[in-house]
Amino acid sequence: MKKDVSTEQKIKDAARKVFMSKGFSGCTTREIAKSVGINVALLNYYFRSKGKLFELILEAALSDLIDGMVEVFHQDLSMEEKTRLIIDKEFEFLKKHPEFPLFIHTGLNQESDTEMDLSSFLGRLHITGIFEQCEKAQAEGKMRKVNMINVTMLFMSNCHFPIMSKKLICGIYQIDDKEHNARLNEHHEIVKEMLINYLFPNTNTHA
Amino acid sequence: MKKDVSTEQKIKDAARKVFMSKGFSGCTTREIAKSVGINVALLNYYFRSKGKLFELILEAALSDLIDGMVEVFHQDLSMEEKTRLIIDKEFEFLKKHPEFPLFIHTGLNQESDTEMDLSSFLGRLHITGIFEQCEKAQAEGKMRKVNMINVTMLFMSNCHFPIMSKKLICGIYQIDDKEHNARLNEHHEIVKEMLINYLFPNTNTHA
DNA sequence: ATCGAATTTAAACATTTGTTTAAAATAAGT
DNA sequence: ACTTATTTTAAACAAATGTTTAAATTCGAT
Repeated sequence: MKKDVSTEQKIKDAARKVFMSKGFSGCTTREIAKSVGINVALLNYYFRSKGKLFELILEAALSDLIDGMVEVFHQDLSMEEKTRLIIDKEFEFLKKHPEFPLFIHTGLNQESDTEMDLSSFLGRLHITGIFEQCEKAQAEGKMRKVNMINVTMLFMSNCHFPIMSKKLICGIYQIDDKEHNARLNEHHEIVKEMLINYLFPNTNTHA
Repeated sequence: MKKDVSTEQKIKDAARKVFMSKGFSGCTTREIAKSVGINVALLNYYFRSKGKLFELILEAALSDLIDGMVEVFHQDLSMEEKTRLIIDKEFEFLKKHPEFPLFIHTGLNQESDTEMDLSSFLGRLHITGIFEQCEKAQAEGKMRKVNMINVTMLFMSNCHFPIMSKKLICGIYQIDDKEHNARLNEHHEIVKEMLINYLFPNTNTHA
């Protein structure tokens, strides 16, 4: 009944790769099937349709995103330490998966019929206790009083955007991959210092 | 020879709207044609193909992006004042055109055959003298010594990303448009203060 | 070995899609 | 008015696309 790597999983892997690089409407079911080495009909045998398969991949990607944050939030660290760690982890992950951010946002915007339900993710964040920890740090004056949503915006903007804007930046400034990577590494350090200094203005014992 | 509003322009306007909301491969030529109220063949009569039309729209959008920056850079203001102004202008523009950032980045990534040439934009930035002004301010110790590309990353990340991540943020935190708008307005102020404090650490006479 | 269910394939289906062709309608120049 | 070029349309084309059907193959259980 089970192969060493199930066909179902092989399809998911291939679909993830293709969807990530070309988007939902930018690729065909045959393209995915060919990259697995199987027939098109098998896609619809395991998953019901292209759209259903896409939804699955997108949900998994979003889940990975939340997992990354939850993993850090669960640890026994201060807010400042968690902030540092999450920035580092995110840059490390995104350098390996640069198509990730753009895929998520275009994916969420192309959900034609049924809006995807993301409500389950909030619960997973809540049980880490990060919201209480944040409020506590703010009440104690250790952290600037900024809404958690705004903290998320700050952190995501500065981690995700530089990755997804590679073509734009390289195009405008006429730089190659190597130079862009150097700028990215510098951005990593800049963002860490800037965000820490902004969110934790008292304890800024810089690096 | 000329109508009150030329058909060519009407097609461009419609194409811009459709491409922006659905992306290149997410829409059809017939959809664009119908939204103008004309025949499909007329699209290829004025523009040679769907791809050529898309390239035109994308280039125009990029041009608008650069124009916005150039307009500020040309003014007789200090680096700090220009930074403030550019952040304000960008937020104002993006609130009116929220699909803009995502369109540009997905657009640049779907350029299948010929990579789009963006080299002309660099010249338009150079002639404003912004690079020299930046170097001067940095040499005088008025501005933190950060590469201009990194400055661009900082500014763009914090202006563009919050707009394009609306669905993700609203989905995860289960908030509606109104609350998201409130968070966006707060982000606007946060970013201005944070970036100014970081880039101009001495003169931070906060607002 | 045989039966039956699960897996995989080849082929076909009905639409859709980008593009082209050839003719019709409109406008301009003389 | 007549001729010519420009603009617009209806129709057609060939290729692509998501999905389905029915048959073939594989595989475990009896």
